[in-house]
Amino acid sequence: MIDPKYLRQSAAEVAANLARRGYPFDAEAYLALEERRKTLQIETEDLQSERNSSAKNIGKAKAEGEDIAPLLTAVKDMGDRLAECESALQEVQGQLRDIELDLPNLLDDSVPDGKDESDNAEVRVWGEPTELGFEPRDHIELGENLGMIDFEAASKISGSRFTVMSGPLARMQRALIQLMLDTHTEEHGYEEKYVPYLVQTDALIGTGNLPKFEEDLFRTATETPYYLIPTAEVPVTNLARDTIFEAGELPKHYVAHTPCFRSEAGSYGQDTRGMIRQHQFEKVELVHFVAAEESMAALETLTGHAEVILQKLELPYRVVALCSGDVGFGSAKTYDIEVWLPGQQKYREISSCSNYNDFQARRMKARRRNPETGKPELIHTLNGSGVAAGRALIAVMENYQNDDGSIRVPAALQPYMGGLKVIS
RNA sequence: GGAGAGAUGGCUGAGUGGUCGAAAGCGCUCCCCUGCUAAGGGAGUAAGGGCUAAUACCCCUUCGAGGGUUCGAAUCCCUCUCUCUCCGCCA
Repeated sequence: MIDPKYLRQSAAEVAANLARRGYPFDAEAYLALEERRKTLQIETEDLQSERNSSAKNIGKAKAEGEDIAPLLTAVKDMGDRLAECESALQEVQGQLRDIELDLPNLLDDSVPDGKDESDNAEVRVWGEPTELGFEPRDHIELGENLGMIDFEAASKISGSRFTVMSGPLARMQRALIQLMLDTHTEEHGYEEKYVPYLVQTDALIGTGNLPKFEEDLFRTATETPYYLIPTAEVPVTNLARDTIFEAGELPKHYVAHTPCFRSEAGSYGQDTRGMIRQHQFEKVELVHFVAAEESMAALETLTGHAEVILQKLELPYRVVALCSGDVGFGSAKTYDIEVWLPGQQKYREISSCSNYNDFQARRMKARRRNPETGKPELIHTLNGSGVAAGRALIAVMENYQNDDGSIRVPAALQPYMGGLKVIS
């Protein structure tokens, strides 16, 4: 959520910023509604104040044994007027809130302009696209030939966009997760979290997934709905909800491994083959809670932590800064890490690292006490995949494949696989 | 699933219709006192919102959540949620 105060004071600037995303913000309509809110709120609070003082007077008169009947008739119709004002105010505030919850975050100035993915700016490249010396197979062919990926079995059980993996390949995904968790906790100082995979509405409003993106989520049919998490970001970031961190408690660095569930509505026809885009996938997620002035530096740090995983796996990748048209709803700035996939001869997203600044914090009421002023202020939240395990598995398979269809186990993973060197 | 108890400020805990945003204690901050320490004395110490140039006044809201009764609700009524204890069940 954008600061409503800033919104009403600088609606034109907000509109200009959001226009970079291609988001049309009707500043005039908003300001008109805001003007109405102001009038109603002042009127309502005046009436409340009046009610409070007359109630107090009645109490006082009664205590002194005076006749309170005339006082009661004087305030008789006030209740109705107040109720009217209150409900009108509530209505307008609800409308404003609906608009505010729908607005994406303001973009950081450093975000490059652009329309879509093709305008993203390459920031750095690590390694070189793998030269195999033979015609590369993609992970589907590799997995099926090894008999360790079974899309048919998955579809029999659950339909499309699911995978069944077997034996050493299943183990390799687990090994990747272990490597990531161990690296982030032992080398990067993160605290590991185990969190719920089902969350309620408020948590998703806090991170910005609701109310706008309900169709992306799986929801249970229970009386109070639960949602399957689309990313660990949702439960982990919500750890900060309704809290005030004391001086010295920040920054917080959390890492969590969870499965992620996405309906992939609207992505029909994209990556339909293989396990690039699944309804269910495994991911290790990094989350930072920091003071406002530290978040831009934290974004660099967090991205670097994710990169270390690919470096350990010796997988070629590049980092791109998402352009204004491609940055996600709640993010002020995002780096994507893209890993080289020989099967596609392309870099593909394997991690997305974002600075949400105070966007989620405002929705969640996540604050810190500023040691200088003693006052609570909103923290900044960041998150990034460190990294997506399913896609990391694909990357290992395709980059470490041999001509005979076997797959070498990266050195960094061998300790997690009982010393296994080749999957065949 | 059954039975019972409870939810108040950073914490403990009082408060059953009126000057209660809330006693008291603890904690914390500042000041005084003491050669230092300990002890002691004094003052302060919730969050959100509105108005505003203002983090100054002033005003509003909030005692688990949502409704209701009332001129007035932490206090009375209804619904819900959560926590704890005991029993049952269970990985």
